[in-house]
Amino acid sequence: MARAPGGAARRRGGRRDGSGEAVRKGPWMAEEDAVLLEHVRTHGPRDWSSIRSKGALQRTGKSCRLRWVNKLRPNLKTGCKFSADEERVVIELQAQFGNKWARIATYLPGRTDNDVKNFWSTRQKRLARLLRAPLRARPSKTRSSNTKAPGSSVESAMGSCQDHVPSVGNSSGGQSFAAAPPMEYQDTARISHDQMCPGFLSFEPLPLQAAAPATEGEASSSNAAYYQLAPESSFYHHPYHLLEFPGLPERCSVDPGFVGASAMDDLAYQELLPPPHPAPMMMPFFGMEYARDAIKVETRDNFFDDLPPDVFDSFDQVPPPFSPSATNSEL
DNA sequence: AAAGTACTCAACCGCTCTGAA
DNA sequence: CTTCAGAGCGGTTGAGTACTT
Repeated sequence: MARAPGGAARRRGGRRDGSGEAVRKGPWMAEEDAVLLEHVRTHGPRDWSSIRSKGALQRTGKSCRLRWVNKLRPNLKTGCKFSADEERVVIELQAQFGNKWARIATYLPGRTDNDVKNFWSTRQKRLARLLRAPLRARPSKTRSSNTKAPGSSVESAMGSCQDHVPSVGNSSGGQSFAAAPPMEYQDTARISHDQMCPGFLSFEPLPLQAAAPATEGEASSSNAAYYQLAPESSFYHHPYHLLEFPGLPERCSVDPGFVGASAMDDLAYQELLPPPHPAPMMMPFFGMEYARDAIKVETRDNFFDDLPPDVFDSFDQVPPPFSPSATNSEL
């Protein structure tokens, strides 16, 4: 989005560091981007601090790196909303890794940690608001269309949720899924409302072991938190369908200025590009078929498709403070 | 059409990590 | 082993835009 140049700079003001040199802040100008790109072209995506020390830019190394990573790097899906697939990947990986946005981003070609972070933040805000919003009416569980009925976003969200999300089943007796699951969701189904509902806002990681590192770099790094399948892991026991990443969502386009450009031949660029074959994504909640069906409708209204419908059921069940009268009939 | 609200995204800050000296 | 600078990461902020009422 276009922002007034210098807006943030005015907002926060420039700063002088110990050297007395003024440090420019705020939105980047095209000329600055050009300088930064030139630096990367000649030096690679490193030595960020030298950019300023050489007087090329009055930006901190951190700022330069951030600009490169978030905006100038090739193959970024700038201005492209998260696809249904991407949303699910984020949700699942966040459950596994926590707020390790950089790590999660490695599974999403073209996405930066900032993208993922912003996406998640927006999602959390929306969910938080949903929890505060009173629910007056509930859509029929047999709702057959995804038509957005005029009404609260809550209702529409619930409706779409009912449409696509395999029911996790209630805790009273292991449940089948509304949509035929590609596997047995035993572990997932064991999650009670008590576990699921309070946690769905924060998405506390489930006790699952992640599958594999996203990149060779991670696997080979010294601290290599190489996630291995624990024998007790549900992943280990169940043949989860693997969601193959589409290269790029159809509606996304890669900046033509970068694709095929000589810059792509630069090892310095390649170094930062996502792995050519991202690790297959485990989708505990969503099987392949479900995920693909969901792709057909890539609206933000389907945002809540990711949540088990019982989560929304519980909204109705949340008793008012000090009121023991709430029914547990569905529990 | 105006006002209010929600959403998106760029960019900053502070902290931690890492590797070199 | 310690120190230090650079790099990287996660949290947060706030402006601009889109949407709703």
